[in-house]
This record gives sequence, structure tokens and C-alpha cells, in this order.
Amino acid sequence: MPDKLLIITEKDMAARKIADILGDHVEVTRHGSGKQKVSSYAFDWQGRPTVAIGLRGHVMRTAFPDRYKRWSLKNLHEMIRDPDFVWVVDGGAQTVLGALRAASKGAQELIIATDYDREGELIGNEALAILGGEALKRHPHDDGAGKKRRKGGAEEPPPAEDAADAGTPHVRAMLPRAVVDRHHRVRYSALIAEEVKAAFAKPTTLDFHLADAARTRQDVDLLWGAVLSRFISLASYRYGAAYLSVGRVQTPTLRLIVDRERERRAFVPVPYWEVWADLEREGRQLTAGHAHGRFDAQAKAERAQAEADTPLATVTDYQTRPRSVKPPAPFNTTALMSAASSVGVSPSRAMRAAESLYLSGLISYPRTDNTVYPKALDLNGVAAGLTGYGPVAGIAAELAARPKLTATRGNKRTSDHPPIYPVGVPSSPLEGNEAKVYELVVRRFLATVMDAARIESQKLELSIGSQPFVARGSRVAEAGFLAVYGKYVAEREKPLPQVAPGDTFTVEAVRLEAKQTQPPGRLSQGTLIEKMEDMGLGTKATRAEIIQRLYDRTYVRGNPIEPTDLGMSLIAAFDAALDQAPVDISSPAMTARLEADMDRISEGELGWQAVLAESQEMLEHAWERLDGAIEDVRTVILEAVRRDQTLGTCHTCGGEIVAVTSRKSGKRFAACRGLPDEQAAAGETEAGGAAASGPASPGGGAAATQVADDASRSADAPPSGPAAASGEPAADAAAGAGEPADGEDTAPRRRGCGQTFPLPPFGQIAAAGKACPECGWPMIRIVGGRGSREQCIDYYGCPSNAALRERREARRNAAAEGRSTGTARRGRRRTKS
DNA sequence: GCAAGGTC
Repeated sequence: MPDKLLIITEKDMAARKIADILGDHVEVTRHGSGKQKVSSYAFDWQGRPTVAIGLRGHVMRTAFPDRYKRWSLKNLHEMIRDPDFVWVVDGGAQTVLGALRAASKGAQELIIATDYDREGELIGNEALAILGGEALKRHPHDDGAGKKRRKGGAEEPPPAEDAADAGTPHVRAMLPRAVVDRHHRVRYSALIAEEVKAAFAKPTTLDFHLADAARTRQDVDLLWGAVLSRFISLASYRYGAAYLSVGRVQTPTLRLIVDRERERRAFVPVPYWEVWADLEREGRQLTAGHAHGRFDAQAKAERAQAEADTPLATVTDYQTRPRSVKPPAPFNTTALMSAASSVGVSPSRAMRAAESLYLSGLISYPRTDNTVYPKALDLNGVAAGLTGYGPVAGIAAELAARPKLTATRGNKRTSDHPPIYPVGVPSSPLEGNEAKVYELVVRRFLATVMDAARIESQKLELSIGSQPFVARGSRVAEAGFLAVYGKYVAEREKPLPQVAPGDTFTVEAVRLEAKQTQPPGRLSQGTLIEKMEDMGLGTKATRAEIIQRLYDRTYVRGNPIEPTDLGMSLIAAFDAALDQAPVDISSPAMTARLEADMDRISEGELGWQAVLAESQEMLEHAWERLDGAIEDVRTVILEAVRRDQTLGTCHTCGGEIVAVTSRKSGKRFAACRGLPDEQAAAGETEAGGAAASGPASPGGGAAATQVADDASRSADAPPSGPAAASGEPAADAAAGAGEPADGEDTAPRRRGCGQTFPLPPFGQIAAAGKACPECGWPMIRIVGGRGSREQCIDYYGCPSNAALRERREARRNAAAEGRSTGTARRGRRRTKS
């Protein structure tokens, strides 16, 4: 019997493809059960029995010991100086490890075939540690299940994978030491036959320096993230789910949004004037602008207007200029997220939809940096496959029949995966975001193999009195790729009338428009994700999640993205405390510096210990400054939270109306919490000023802010209804749950007059900054993904909300009726996805 | 209840 060979990959798809490429007949075995199934692929390769199995990304992680489990300001310094990190098996990987143990049985040779990048090298190293029995199951300084036993009485059952030896600190070895030691490592840059065969023909060994670099990146990120997240949270009384987070990627990303907001606030508008002429010829309207463009003085514009005094405008020149618009480059992850954002699908939702389409076999792997199709990709074949997709069937057939298609190329060429393209056609219609993302991928692919569009730019010059005017237009001469992709690009056809010099238009009016320069716009999610890529913040697989995290923390809201006062204050706190500091985690330079250090570790120039030590030192300095300024940090953040929560003034008692989320039901309402002066009078303490977390993607549910408050204990609690507050005791709403750690400071508690209102269940709630013209109660702004709307806070009482109430009622009745016939369930699903 | 990185 020849030696059995085990091949480990980073994901199932890679194991499956390698088996297909190297083997003739592949036998699939399913391990585990339910949703967590893992497959292994058995085949013969060069006469040897071989099994390929995919992990699911990382299977080990960096862990703190239990003594740092409790959040406390008091042990942060110790955490920095002695993080006591240990590399342990990831508790979530039990199914994968069980499958690995089964698949590796009897193997005498091992090939690591994880992705060809830094994380892939680390994942390969994790596999070696586990197979060889070196991997720790838990931190050696922790006493295992001891704590659980004390608390609950019963010991936690050991993880299924290692039931046989729950007592030992290490995972039981799966392969003999010698097999692990003489492992091979193959590096393929694409999952295509020639690449894979070439890689397996000349294997090397794992690059442990590179794996060390990746592990150090994890350590540094966790250390900075944990210490600063805890510091900021504890300093501002944010306990439990209401914690505030800080990280090497998320905080500089927040800074991008905050910087833009600061520019907007600092912007000084400059007035200017424009002169426009409304013209008519043969029943067609045309608007032409003064050829001078913007006038910086009103008097000059008025003079131009006055001198445009003839009843007819005479055409003096008519020019056309051909222009070519090139089709777009193939989609990589960032470009797809950005395009999806412009059709109303947030990056994180687009990513989820793309993942699901990939798993259904409809699109290629969705996490890629590449914007150049590999040579081996059969473009005509992909087009031919799309003839089964109705909306583009005709064009796809026409393209597939062309001799040999060529595609556009983007400027990011990597070897990880091909750009994202369609690989299948849905058998039944897709819904929601999946439908949108699939259509986008299909149309984008077709666009990349189509011809450029030819646009005719038109310019019409006219004179009115002594004044020159200009009108511009455009006409699509040849649609090219716009035939399939036109709906996603700004290119609009607006042709001018066909005229010649000497022709005339009737002048209906010559208008003066006073305008002023506008501040730079807010960033859209699409623009932000592109900026992150340009700046090296995050990766293709994480950027969408990181943007979502900023919404979840209520640092930002809406799209275009608007920072909340909390988000502004967090950056302000770092600015104040870390001004001139050698390292600031809120700066994008942090990533560049870490990358440079990782390169030096992988080159063998620097040990990981030195990099971690230096990082600890920098963090210690940062923490000292922050800790020295803790009162200021607290004040800045708490004041910002108060501004974010405050919706207006209570009509009954003059106190502040604030947004509250019930901790028990998650429902939101507004409550009076009295005047700030009453803080001292109340004389009680509790954890306060916390914000709820939740899916805050625009368009989806966003969390209002949560406060500690007694207000809704009042009998005046609003009736419950579709949008009503729960009417539950406000004790539920006591922010942040949980006990403050170690008797540390807690925020003062306040009472109000008992007035409450229900709040809408979706969208972030902000003050509109004005009183309702009908009833005088504050107006609120509900910010969602498709913009914001304003309404009176008094949902049940104010006549201005009557129409809204009727619509809700009608919808609710329709839904109730539909439920009995079964039609509403489909409708609900659609709105949810 | 900490991050960011894999992947599902």
C-alpha cells in the first residue's frame, strides 16, 4: 500500500478544485452534521491515495488569560505590559477539527496548500500545530472549566472534538511528529490546472517568518484594540453591549468621515451669480447659461442680464465633438461594493448577497483584489452561459457568437482569484439584494467584453443682445456597453435641437440666480470603501464589515455618511490627548507602520518579539496620555452622547426629551429626563448614557440612543402599537446593563416628568432642531439609507402625523390579512433581505 | 463586551 497523502487548504472550494485537477475520480465524504458540514475529497494522485480537505479560514486565535476577562481601568496598564497572550485553538472550529482528524487518519505525508498570502501562511502554521498536537486548547494560566463549575454547578461539557482527552492542555495529535516536520508547502496563484500542477511539482516548506508576521499583526491589533476599547468605554460609562470600540482600521476610517465633516463645518460659502436664459423654438424648450459662467459680483451679473435684452437669441455656432466612453474594468470586491452602494445596497449587505450567490454557484469567488481576467478564462463561454438569463439573453448570445472576445483590464492585477464574474444562471428568480447584486455582476461582465460607447458632445453658442450664451448637450451615437450597463452610469442622453448658425430661439426669460459655493459633500459608503482601499485600510474581506461596525457603534448614520456627535467626539478625544504623540491609533499611518514591521519580520530582519515589545511601549505612552486626560475624555464623550440623544425640549416641564431603547424588548421610545441641573438633586447613581447597538445599516434598523431613566415608569406610557414604545418600565432601559467594574465611576442618574412618545422602529433618530408648527412638540429626523425624513415626535397626538398613522394602520391590516392567505410571508421576506 | 483577519 503506497503512502497516504493529506492536502490541507484554506477553504472548501480550494480542496475541491485541487482534487478535481489532480485526481481522475474524486470521492466526497461529508463530516459533521447540519449546517456545519465539512467535506473531504479522496482521489488517487500519482498512484497514491490522497485526501484534500479545506479548513474554514483561521482555526487558532490569540487569547488573553481569564484574569483580563473583567473590564477594568485598573488592570489596563498590566494588560499592556504583560498581555500574556497565548495561541489557542478557536472554539468555533470544532467541526472542522473533527473532520480534519478523520481525514488525516493514516496519512504519512502532508501538503499545506493554503492561500498564497500572509494569512494563508499563518493558517498553514495553525494546521501544523494542530496536526502535530502542539496546539493549546486553552490558556495554560486558566483553570479550564473551574469557574463555570463554581457558578453553575455542572461542568461545561468538553468540546466534542476532544472528548477523549478533555483533561490535557493540548489538542491530541492527528499525525506523527515526523510527518508534520517533513511537511510540504505548495504555493499556487490561481486555482487553474496548470498553476496547481506546477505548484505541486515543486513543493517547498512553510515560511515561518511570514506566519510570525501574520500572528504579530493579530497580537498588535488585539492589544491596541482591547486596551483602548476598554479605556474609552470605561471612561465614558459604557458597559455591556453599549461598549465603544477602537481599532487600527475602524478608528482611522471613522477619522476619514469626521475629517470630511470638519471640512464641511469649516467651509465658508462664497456667493456667486449666474445668468440663465429660457429659450423656445418650434415648441421645444432650451435653457442656456451665460458664457461667462459664474459672476463673482452681483452688479456684473445684473449688467449681463440687462444687456441680454433682445426678444430673439441667435445661434452663432453649433459644434459637435465625438467622445468615447470606455467600458469599466472587471469587478474586484471593492468595485462591486462601491457599485452596489450606488444602487442602494450597503457594502456589508452586498457582501452577504455576494457570498450567498457564490455558494449557490451563480458568481465566482467574491473576495478578490484582481481586476484583470486570467488568460485561461473563456470569455465567450461565460457569455454563452448567460444566454439563459432572460434580461440579457439577446446580447449574451450575440457576444458569445463573436470570434474571440477581449475584455477591459483594471489596474489592480493580483494572482489571488479572478475578478468577480457570473458562473451560473439562477433556476428560479432571485429576490432582494441577491437579485440586485447578481444583475450587477452579470451586466458588468458583459460590459467588460463590449465596445466603448460613442457619445457626441454638442455645444450651441448663442447671442442675446450683446451677451454670449452657451447650451451643452450630448447624444449617444453608438451605445456599445451602455446597452447593458447604461443604468449604472451617469451618462445621460440629452440632445440639443438640430440648428445651424443664424437660426433663432424666442427668449422667454433671462434670469439671475444667486447661489453660493457648496461645502464638500459627505462620503457615500461606496466612496468610503474605495478610499479605504486606496489608503490600505482593511482588506477586501473586511472593509464592508468595518464600515458596518461604525454604524453599529452609532459613530455614524445615514448614507451619505454623517458622523454622530459621538463619532466626532471620539476622534476629538484622541486629537486632544494624543496630539503630537509618536503613535496615534486614530491615524491611518498606524497601518503603514505595522505593514513595514510585518515586512521586516517576514524578511527575517526583525523578530516578532521585538515588534510586539515596541508596540507595547508605544501603547503604554498612548495610554498614559489618555489616562492623564481621562476627565476630559469623559466630558467630551458624555456631552456628545447627550447631544445625540436629545431630541428637543419637553412641552410639559421644560426638560430634555431623549431617545431611549428598552433593554428587554429592544423597542425605542422618547422620554423626558428633566433638566441637567437635576443631576445633583437626584443623588442616585447608575450606569448611564449608553447607546444601544444594532444593525444600523442605512435602510435597515438603526438603534436610537439608550439612556438610564425613570421616566417611562409613569402611567403616561404610550399605548403599544406598530411603532409604539413598549410601555415597559423604564428600568429596562437603564443603559448598558451590567455592573460597573470594580466599583469604578458611574454616571449620575436623572429623572424626568414622565412624558413619553413612541419612536419609529427603523432608522436612526436624531433631533430635527425645530418645533412642530402644529403642536409645538419637537420634530425628529429619521435617518435611513435612502435619506431622511422629519416628523413630529408626538406620533399619536399630533394632527400632522394623521396620514402617517393611517398608512401604518392600512399596512398592518394588509399584513394581517395576507398572513392568513400566505402571501404576506413572501412580501416580508423580500423586505428583510 | 475588546481588533482584524480568514471563511460559512
